[in-house]
Amino acid sequence: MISTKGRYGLRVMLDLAEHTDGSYIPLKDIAERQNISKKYLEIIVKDLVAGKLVTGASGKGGGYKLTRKPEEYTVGEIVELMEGTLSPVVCLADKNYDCPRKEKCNTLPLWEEFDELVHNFFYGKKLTDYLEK
Amino acid sequence: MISTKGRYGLRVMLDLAEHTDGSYIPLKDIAERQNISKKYLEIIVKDLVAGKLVTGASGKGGGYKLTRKPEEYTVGEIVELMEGTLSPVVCLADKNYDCPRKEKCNTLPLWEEFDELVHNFFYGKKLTDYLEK
DNA sequence: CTTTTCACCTACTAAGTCAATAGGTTTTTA
DNA sequence: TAAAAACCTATTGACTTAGTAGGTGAAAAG
Repeated sequence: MISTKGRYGLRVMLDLAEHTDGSYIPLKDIAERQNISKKYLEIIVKDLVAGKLVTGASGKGGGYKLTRKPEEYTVGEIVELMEGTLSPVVCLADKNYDCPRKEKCNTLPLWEEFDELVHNFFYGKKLTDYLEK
Repeated sequence: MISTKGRYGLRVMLDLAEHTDGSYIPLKDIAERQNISKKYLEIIVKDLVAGKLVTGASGKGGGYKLTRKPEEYTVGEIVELMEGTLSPVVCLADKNYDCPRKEKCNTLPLWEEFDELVHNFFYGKKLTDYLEK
């Protein structure tokens, strides 16, 4: 289940993409347009900055802007960053987890196939596919 | 993320399918074979009974058995029953939830398409596709 | 008719996650 | 030097997850 972080993160990116004019967009504006508390968005945007999807600028005239052109983002990288993983099960999400059943687990192929499906779906979608018409 | 309930539920169904000979299979046997606590499996199996995927019989010689032939189950119905829903977001999972953004939400089509993809994937898989070779 | 074997039932819990809120400090520009 | 913004740390209440504990009731075998 995609959490609010993933959904809000995507909406923030879309908002930035729709209002991209070279300048920095204050979080206050995004919060008002999207009807999400500015305080909560701070957490979201912090992750987006950490993942280098956006850059922030402090001080008057500051705010956030995309680090790349809008059409160069996939939905997958945004959602994966916000959710931590796109994997459906722990054994695939955590690279360090060494499942004792992995050799004889007959459901593993199911989760692997699903994992790939999900990954391909989201990485196949561009951010700009969901801009306001 | 698929929880242990979904994953264990599927393993229980597979175990029952592999040991189907008309008789009832005691939970103790399944718990030992699958290396899952019998106590926890009771919760899982309770849901499977409620969903009429298996039937239980008390007393000596009792246990659980599939209500249909193994090849008549899809992975989708099992996982959906155990997880409560297969939907990726609240606005699609809860039929009663009337999202105020639904008319103008530009990410809704994304979640709808993903929802359908997930549903079709799991309902397209038969339980018998994952039996022990 | 009593013992054994099993399902079935209610309750509890410790740890973790989710969705925020609160209250600051620092940075930058006008 | 004032305003506007990001940036930072901490806290919280509700909920979910992944179980455990301890019992009652049903059915069959001896």
